[in-house]
Amino acid sequence: MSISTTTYQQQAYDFVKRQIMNLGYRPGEYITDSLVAQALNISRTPVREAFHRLENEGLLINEARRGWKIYTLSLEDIHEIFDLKEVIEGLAARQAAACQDEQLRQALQDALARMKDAIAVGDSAGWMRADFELHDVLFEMAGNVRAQRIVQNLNDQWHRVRIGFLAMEGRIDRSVGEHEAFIVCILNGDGAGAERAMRMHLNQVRAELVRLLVNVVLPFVENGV
Amino acid sequence: MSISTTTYQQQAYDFVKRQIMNLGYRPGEYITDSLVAQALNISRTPVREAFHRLENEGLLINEARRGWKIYTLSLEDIHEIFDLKEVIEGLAARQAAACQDEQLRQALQDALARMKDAIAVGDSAGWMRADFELHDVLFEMAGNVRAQRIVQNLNDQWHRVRIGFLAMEGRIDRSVGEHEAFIVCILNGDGAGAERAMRMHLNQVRAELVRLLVNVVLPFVENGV
DNA sequence: AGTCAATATTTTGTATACATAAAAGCTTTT
DNA sequence: AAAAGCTTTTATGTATACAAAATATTGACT
Repeated sequence: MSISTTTYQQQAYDFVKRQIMNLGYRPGEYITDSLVAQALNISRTPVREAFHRLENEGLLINEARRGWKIYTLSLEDIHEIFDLKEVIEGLAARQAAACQDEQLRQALQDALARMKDAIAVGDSAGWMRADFELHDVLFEMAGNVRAQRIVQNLNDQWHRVRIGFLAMEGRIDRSVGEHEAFIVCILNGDGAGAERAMRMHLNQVRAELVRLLVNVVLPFVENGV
Repeated sequence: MSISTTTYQQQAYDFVKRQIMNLGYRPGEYITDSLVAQALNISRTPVREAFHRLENEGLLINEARRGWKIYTLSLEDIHEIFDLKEVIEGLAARQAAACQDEQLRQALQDALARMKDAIAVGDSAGWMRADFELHDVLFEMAGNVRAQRIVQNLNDQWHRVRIGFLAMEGRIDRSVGEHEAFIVCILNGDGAGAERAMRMHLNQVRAELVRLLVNVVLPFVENGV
């Protein structure tokens, strides 16, 4: 068995996580280690190790002696997630405003510029890439790896609905102003303003997301997504 | 092989976590799945599954093809942890103030009373139990299970120094007032006040903890705890 | 004695084997 | 035809086996 740069355990983890996030595995569905192992042409052992990690991240649920279930998100979960995002990303924005690293400050501006460019040409995939990078840079400026990991995990949890969310009429266009608001504060060293702007931005996202779920998505499924 | 109520995987997880938290396994030390398996009289498979969970929680680090290392906490880690605790527990306190459940409100008061009783008789173990319960009730009132899980994990990470911390001259006595402050706000339905009091409390804890680490603990170890 | 090379040992990562429990399928009975 | 009981199958949880890589140990040589 060849030892590659990444372990099979890691490959299984990435694969299953991706499947969950892209709805390849649907909420409420049961998956088995044997099937995943078969799909990846590996044994059950590394797959099971990956399952246990994903359970710890809240993407899978292990029902004793029954199997592994894809977690189903409720509306309350969305509120929990955004309550936490609001305070944690607010903190990160405030901390980022204290960052003096010129390279990172430049990278933040660059990411914003790329977001605007992507919108100008209607490239939503490019916009999403820029958005990811912008948030990465922000957390690096804040210098808080735990906050980054936690928010990453929270985002993984609602990623399923993100695609549909971004497709909402005008959502991306509106978001530019919100992003610009906290970025300006960060670059001006205005921590309190950055925190406030970030929280407003996330509340905007939450409000529109909840509207989408309540009106469009949830009516067509049983208990959640 | 008898199937007990808890799986061997869970037993291994609990065991290793406990060892790390109580310094049975020291920061920086390497542990092997075989040794843990031997100690628990089980095979390596469930132990490895537990290791992967603990890595995800930040208590273990897997160094590729080298082994599993007990994470070493730095002073920056302590600040990261308390930055996050401050905003997340602040949020929880604010949300708890909106709770109307009379049973939970009573349970909160009871826990505070038990804390005071424990202090009166100098029972520090009893105080710690009451403290745990108080925070459990608070999160239940807040109704935010993700926040509870995250804070639980953050607390697990610095638990190693908690014992020494509580032994600090007068720390427990001072903490009563701090606890009482946010509890009164919560019971009065004053969310903003509860959040403020909680953050002040945690900043107090952080300040004293950092003082302890900088002056007493860190001078005697290499890079962290 | 000290250094380097070669061998032995340990440990990690993965595969396979197996027992038990749950689920599915098949009789048999009413 | 529906229900109850038995059998077969599947899947989970764990143990064991094995190959590759890293570490430790031995021994030769200077």
